[in-house]
Amino acid sequence: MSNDSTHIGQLLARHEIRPTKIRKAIAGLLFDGQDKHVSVDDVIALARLRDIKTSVASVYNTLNQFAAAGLLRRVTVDTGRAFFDTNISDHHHFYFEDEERLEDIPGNAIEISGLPKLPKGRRIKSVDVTIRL
Amino acid sequence: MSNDSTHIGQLLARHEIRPTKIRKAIAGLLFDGQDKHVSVDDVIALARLRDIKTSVASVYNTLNQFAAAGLLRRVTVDTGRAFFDTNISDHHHFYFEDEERLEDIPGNAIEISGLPKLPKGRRIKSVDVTIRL
DNA sequence: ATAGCTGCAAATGCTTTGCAAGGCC
DNA sequence: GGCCTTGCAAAGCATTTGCAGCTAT
Repeated sequence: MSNDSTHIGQLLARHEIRPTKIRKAIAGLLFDGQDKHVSVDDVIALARLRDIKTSVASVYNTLNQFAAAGLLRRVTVDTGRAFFDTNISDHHHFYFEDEERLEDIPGNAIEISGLPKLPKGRRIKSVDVTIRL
Repeated sequence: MSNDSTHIGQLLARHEIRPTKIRKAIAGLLFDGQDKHVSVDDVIALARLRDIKTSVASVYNTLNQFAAAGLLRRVTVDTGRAFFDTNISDHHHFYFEDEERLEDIPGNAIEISGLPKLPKGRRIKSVDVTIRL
């Protein structure tokens, strides 16, 4: 059994991200065992709640790095703001337009069949399904 | 058989949009029988090619009105820029990330099954599938 | 005359970038 | 010491808004 900070350290190490203070702090906010969909502002607010001093730029830097490293998944539902999903397994989303909020679609409920032939020399990077409500 | 401008006039009328000069001009650019995925800049460029004098604000206004009226479908694949699809029938998209370009997935190739139960009191506004390449 | 439309410029919101100061091995 | 990181402020984009002048009825 490992405690939180060990767990976070290993997580960053596994993805070859240097475990700096801010990165560990933000990773600690995000990877607490609960799946989350956060915007940059959400992270700033969370950080403030826990008295983590940081800056807008650093939050952007960190989230972008985490996403590039595959630790977070960037979810695009709207121009204007980006969401980051702490659940990186293959799954899809409900998007509540009036609340500008994402929610995972439970389990592997959705099946997609009849994927078309791809244009030559292309391969699928991802299949994103968003159900707008 | 109706000529182009009649056709455009009827299209706007059917969607209860006042057929002003600019709106007819932009509708003429978009609804020429070819399905298109355009950004605001694309429309401005198209307009310039045909010597249609207009402004950024009017293009935004017009595209937003068309989308609100159901004449265009707004497609979100990326934060940063919006695309408008002239094909409003039920269909899905390939997104070529390196070219920032959309393409319709032919026919009704894709089938989605196992749609999950919706949260209480909600109904589906749309189901958007994007295959990123 | 009146109501609505257009287009300029300014404002807004999110995100990125430049860079100086600071922290860590 | 040297390299990476941090955070401030400024810059960068896409989009929206305020508003004065124009247009068409």
